Amino acid sequence: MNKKLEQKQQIKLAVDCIIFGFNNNRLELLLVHRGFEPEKGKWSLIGGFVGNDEDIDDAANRVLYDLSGLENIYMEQVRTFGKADRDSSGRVVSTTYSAMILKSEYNEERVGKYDAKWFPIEDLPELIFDHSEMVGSAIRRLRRRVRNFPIAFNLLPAKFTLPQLQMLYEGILSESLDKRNFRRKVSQMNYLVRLEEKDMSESRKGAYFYRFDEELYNKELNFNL
Amino acid sequence: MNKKLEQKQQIKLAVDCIIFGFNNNRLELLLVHRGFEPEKGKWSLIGGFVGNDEDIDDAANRVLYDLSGLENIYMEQVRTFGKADRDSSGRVVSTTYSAMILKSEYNEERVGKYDAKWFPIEDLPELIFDHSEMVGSAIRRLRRRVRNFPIAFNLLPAKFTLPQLQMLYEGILSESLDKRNFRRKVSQMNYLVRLEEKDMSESRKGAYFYRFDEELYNKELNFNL
DNA sequence: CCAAAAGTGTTACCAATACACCCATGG
DNA sequence: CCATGGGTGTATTGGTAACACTTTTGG
Repeated sequence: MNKKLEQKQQIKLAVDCIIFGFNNNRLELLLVHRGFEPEKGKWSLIGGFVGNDEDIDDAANRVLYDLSGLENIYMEQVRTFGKADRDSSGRVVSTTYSAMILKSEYNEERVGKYDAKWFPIEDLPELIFDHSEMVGSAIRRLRRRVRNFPIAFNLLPAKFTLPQLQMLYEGILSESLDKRNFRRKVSQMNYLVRLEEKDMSESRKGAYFYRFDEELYNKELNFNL
Repeated sequence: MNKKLEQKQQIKLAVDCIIFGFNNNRLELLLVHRGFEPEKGKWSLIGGFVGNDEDIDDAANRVLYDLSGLENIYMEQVRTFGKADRDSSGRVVSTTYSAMILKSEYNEERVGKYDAKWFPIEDLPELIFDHSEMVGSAIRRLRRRVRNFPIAFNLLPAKFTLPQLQMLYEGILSESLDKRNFRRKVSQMNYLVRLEEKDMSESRKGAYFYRFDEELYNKELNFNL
């Protein structure tokens, strides 16, 4: 690594969060309305600058907490965007994180303050800067990873039904899946535990609730849907 | 994004390059010997700070060029390391890039100036800071991607033989592959074109040279080994 | 003629796909 | 009793993995 900089480096480092939610049986993103120039009036990812003594992962968690009031949310780094002219307000390099939250659990009041709104991923508004590209990377990454890692459960409550889970996967992958094949795979995962209780709210017959057992999963570390 | 910083942000942004090569039938990394404190005497990835008006991708290419004299080298961003205490000399966030180069083509003189040396990935020296973790991510990423994208050809000369290609894959994946299964897959890829010429240097019988035809590949965009 | 590496096909198994009917219940 | 969504099994196909001998030629 070069010891000396020719001139003092003047680059600001930010994080931006791509926040996924599964609402009304659709995969959605939480975006904030930008109330200041440049690009005032457009929508954007929620972001913030990294503190001097703050891990960048912590910065992403803080930004998410400020917006939603939620802590200990599952987040993954996606990638870093660093074109010199990506932000028209100055030189800012931004590392993106994707997060998955439950609409039912966040703090409506905080979200309201930020003028934030959910948008289905199929129907996003115009975003500032390179945020559309960021969203694209995050969605592609999610689609890749969701088949091999049990991360999608972060978008469902602790107890969920198989019809719900299937709709979630269909929403994420944006394709329809065969019910019987889907359920066969699920039934091979011993860490997806069927409860005695049924969800009677969606049908007359009722659908069994399941839960994801992390302990059991950690013994196999093997997931495929 | 927050408009104002509570106090001026004092974070330096760097790039570090994980440079892969395939030498002596082994997958190797090019590392530089650190001649200054802290961590003097250990080995490290080659890195450098990002210029104020420089895309981070360009910074990675510049750093690689400074070391090797090579331009237009295939590079991919891996991920960004941003723990507050990762670099004991101050707050530095580093984005890592992986590159693949041919030992035969680089500029020995430049490399010598940097006190750089190749190490087989199975036998790396102690690295400074979190560079071992960076190397780990880059190798895992390479192993994942090499099966689905034709990127390994960057580690071979334009003309290569199938025994060479197979040894490369075995070196990258660190497992041995079945020759006939490997060759069946290769023969399904029409963009791997067999030349008339044979390489007589490795055997009496001689092995046909092949080349990777990028144009043809771009029509299929489908790769699997 | 032999050592050393290059080249070649078939079978067995597992995973993914396609597909249609019965079940339970509230109204 | 019927409309609605929940739940179940089988046959086919395609891809992956395992496996051993023949070919070429310089020395």
